[in-house]
Amino acid sequence: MTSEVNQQLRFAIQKLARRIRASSADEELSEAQRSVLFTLANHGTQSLGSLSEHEQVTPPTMTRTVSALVSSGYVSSTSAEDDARRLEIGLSGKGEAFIEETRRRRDAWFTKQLGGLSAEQRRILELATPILKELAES
Amino acid sequence: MTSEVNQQLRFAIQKLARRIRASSADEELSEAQRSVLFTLANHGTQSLGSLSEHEQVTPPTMTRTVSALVSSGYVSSTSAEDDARRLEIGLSGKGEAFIEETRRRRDAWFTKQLGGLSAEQRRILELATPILKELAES
DNA sequence: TATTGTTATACTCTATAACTATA
DNA sequence: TATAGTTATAGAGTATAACAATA
Repeated sequence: MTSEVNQQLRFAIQKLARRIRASSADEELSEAQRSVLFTLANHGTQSLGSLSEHEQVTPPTMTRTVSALVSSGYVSSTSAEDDARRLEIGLSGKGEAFIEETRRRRDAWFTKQLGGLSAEQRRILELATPILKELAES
Repeated sequence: MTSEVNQQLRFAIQKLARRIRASSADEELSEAQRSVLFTLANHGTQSLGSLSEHEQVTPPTMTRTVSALVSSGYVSSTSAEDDARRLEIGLSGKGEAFIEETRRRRDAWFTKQLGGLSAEQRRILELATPILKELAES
């Protein structure tokens, strides 16, 4: 693969990712708050320390982010039964609804974009999908 | 294209974009500062107002971001000859070197990732590249 | 008067240090 | 003593309002 294609592929991926993100823009939650909701959706209920590691922020920062999400009703936070120091933080029904709505919007935007392609172009993207997945995960 | 492929392609693109970004991580400049440097590299010397529109921040914010970049030597800022109100903000040699270095790092990371693929997989990505570009720009 | 950019001020997000509660 | 999380405090980045300089 030529260096030219390498660059164009990179640029296209970066720009596309920005546009996907923008397609579900939302004034209600901060980026950090949204990110926590996605982490809870993808990795399940967990402690504050675990969340702060995953999000690569310090525990005090995660305390604030989670407090805001509890106040606005997107997550629940309860002490663990076996260890009163530990919090168990999970999505509430409102949090789950938010995740679904965000995914729905991104899906809708992306589907619309794909609709502008030919059948042949879509076929190539289907072939490329597992390869891009491999690149992203290796 | 099935909804399943749509989602997988979206996820792969978002994750890959995050990894490309992380591959050129840098402690020296803030995200806002880096973004301004890329805008100047891609769209050339321009006024502060033009920059603030492009970056979608307010002029006072851009004043601060640009001041920091001038202090650290990444950009130059001079009054326009035909209108003393307007600033002409452009990359300095150091700014250009930063852009080149960042691109080089991302390129190197991406090339390494591509190296793990088969010739057939790379061929498919070559075919997919202009299609992804079209998706990103339509 | 209108436009371009800056200064004053306040709010949000983040971190480090010191603390409380529990194990 | 060690661990999980919080509170106190400070620094960075951002916005709105008011301002200065130029057109």
